[in-house]
Amino acid sequence: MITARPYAHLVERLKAAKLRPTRQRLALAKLLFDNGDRHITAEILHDEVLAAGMKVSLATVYNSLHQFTEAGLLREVIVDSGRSYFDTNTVEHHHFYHVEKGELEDVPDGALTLGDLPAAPDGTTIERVDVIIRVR
Amino acid sequence: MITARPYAHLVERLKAAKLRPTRQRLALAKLLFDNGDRHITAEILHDEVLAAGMKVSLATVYNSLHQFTEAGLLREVIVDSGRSYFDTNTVEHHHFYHVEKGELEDVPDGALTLGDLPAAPDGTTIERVDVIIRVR
DNA sequence: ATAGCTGCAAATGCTTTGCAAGGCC
DNA sequence: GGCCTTGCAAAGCATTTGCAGCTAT
Repeated sequence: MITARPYAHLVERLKAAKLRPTRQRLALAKLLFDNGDRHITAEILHDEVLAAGMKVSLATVYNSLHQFTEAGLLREVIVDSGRSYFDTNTVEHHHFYHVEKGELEDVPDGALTLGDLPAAPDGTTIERVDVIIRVR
Repeated sequence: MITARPYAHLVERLKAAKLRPTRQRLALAKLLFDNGDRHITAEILHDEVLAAGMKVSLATVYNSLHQFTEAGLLREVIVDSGRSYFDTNTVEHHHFYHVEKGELEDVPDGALTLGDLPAAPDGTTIERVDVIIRVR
């Protein structure tokens, strides 16, 4: 059924994340990781996987996106209350968010420098810093 | 019914924003603007207004928050896909987001300096820049 | 064999909307 | 009076969950 391209690296990647390389997860991983850096929503990924002729339910897309995120294979980016974006680039970096198109784009590496961070409020630790540049 | 404190400044503020100073909008404005800088969700504001003994429907809270935001009296801050926060401080500034408590806090003025911003992608203009420091 | 996955459909949580009744100027 | 607002309940969306059946190891 799925044989045109090597899945071996994806199988390895999933195994390394302690996730069984099921047909559905492989199909999603292929779309996510074999196409360069991507910023994608659950719904779009679902459309893509269906368009590719594979049957994966939307619930499984959501489950997989969260499992991949927990495993460190994806990063969730929050720019819109209402839907979640997932970024295949897991290195810390920042984003342009095109408000009208609803599209995310990476800020080129080194194009934005964050000076010293402020001290976190008492009793807290910084977990992550996101810079969102909203453009129109 | 509502007489303990002056509402005159709130009435003026709403009129200046071309919003009729109705009983509901005044009640919400009082909670929002007479208590220093606040970061609040629709649901919490609704609880507060009920606790203050006034009847305002949740739909009206949502409508009012958006009208205030459009009028520039509030700023919407997006840190959580799932709910919206509104900030009574409309000057550009940044936030700590306490992930577990679901609470927003201002980054003290001047504590974070953003260097030069990158150029916006072709054909776009920067509308707003947000820095969210997620803490735990 | 069995622990883990998937898919469906129902449930959830927040937010928006339609529309009749009410209130401000 | 006339137009703007409000409130309710229903609808809307994106997302999550429960659970029976399936599958990778």
